Amino acid sequence: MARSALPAAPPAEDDSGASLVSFVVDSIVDGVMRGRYVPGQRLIAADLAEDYGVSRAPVREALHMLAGEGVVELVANRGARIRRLSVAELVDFLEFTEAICVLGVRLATSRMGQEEPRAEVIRHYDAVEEAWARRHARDFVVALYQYHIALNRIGGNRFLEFFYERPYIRFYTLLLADLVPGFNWDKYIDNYRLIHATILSGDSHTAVVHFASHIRWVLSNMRRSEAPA
Amino acid sequence: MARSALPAAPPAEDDSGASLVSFVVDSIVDGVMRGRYVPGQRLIAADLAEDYGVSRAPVREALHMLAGEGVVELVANRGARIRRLSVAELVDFLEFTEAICVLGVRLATSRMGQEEPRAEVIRHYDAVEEAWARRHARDFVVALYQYHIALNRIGGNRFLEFFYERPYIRFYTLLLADLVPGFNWDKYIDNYRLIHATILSGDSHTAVVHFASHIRWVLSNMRRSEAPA
DNA sequence: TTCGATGATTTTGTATGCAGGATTTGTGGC
DNA sequence: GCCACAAATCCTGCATACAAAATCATCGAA
Repeated sequence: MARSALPAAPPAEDDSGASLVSFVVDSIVDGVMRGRYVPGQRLIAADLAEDYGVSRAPVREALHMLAGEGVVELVANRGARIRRLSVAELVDFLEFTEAICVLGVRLATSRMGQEEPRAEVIRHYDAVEEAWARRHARDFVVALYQYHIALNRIGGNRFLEFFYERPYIRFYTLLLADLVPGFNWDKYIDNYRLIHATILSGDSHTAVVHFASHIRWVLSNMRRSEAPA
Repeated sequence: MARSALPAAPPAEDDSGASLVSFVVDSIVDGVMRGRYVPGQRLIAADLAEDYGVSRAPVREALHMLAGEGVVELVANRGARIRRLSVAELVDFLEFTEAICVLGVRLATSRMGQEEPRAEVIRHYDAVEEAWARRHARDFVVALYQYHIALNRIGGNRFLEFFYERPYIRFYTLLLADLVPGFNWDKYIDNYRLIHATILSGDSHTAVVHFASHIRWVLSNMRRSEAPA
């Protein structure tokens, strides 16, 4: 599958109102998402400051914010690097998100009787299929992420929505995409077709069962691939 | 129930190795936990800097880290305040943590055959009963929090452990304690006695059912108390 | 009195300087 | 050639300076 890697956005001209810190945070997150910054990569404040045309102060504040988010790890007197996760940690993360997404799936499914939520879910799912048709791994994972975002928003639990949109969730989700090279993606999308259909049917219980079953299948594949690596 | 409110720790003398940023972060989190800083309270960088005997730079970095954690909210050109959550948001949060803790309960219960995990769970539960006996709301909630921390650690999912120890989880959990004044705490502890016994029995499924049932009871009480407020 | 304008004060946001701990580079011994 | 060690460099962490924005206080008019 293909992979995009564009340069980050320009240093911004006159977006007064937004602070430099948030600009730098967004830029770094964007860089991570685009693969410009990879896990374990060291982030040198002075370099970032020059790259983004700001001083080191807002860069340091941005790095601390991202450290709070869990995207960056800070070591005393050794600065910042993009957080690196082992396969084992990603397995744990996936097991964790299963619990989260199950809640989202359950809440959203119970609202499929209403017109607008239903249309929104369908719209987001179409984007998943579209990315799948293009065989673009990153876009596919991002579209699936957006699909779950939509489910969570529709579900109506604000904390769930807040949590799932945090950068480190996006980041870890993306890392999952780069994992398990020989993965059976055909079965993956088939699972989601079933899940999506069940969600639309409004049957919360079955939707959760299908979703949990899918995650368990992914987990078993990841655990298998863990041993050789 | 009683409530503690001690001043924060002294500005530290020679704890070289730990950065001032982490000192300030810990101090603020500690202040939140002790009730020195309350939700909505404005945090003025210069004041904090003076209080803790440091300059504004590490304070600002600490505030950004806490903003990333979700303990503090930053508004452009208006600085930082302790994040304030509505009852509705706390309801959502509790519904969310149910999903998380269910995972922890399930994983930990399946390890109750082993000696050390079992002893640790019992030890942490004893602390819960001890705080209950003292009728100290905050200590009680903190002990319950520590109990769940132990369950999560024993469960073996590192991400779950990592997540549940984040300051904002501690913070929101504490906010729950201040909620619902006329709460039926007797039923609350009774529920936990049952949950704890079931966890020790090693029956994952029943433990999860009891725990979920407890949370649903809490949620229904919170939702009821929501209307008048 | 109440409202709004205006200036003083506070506070934030950013840049910069510098000491000290890492890291790298260079050098000599084995 | 390879490792130990020392010097040079780099980088971080913290303090400080200053401009711009927000807040507050004062005052005058409706």
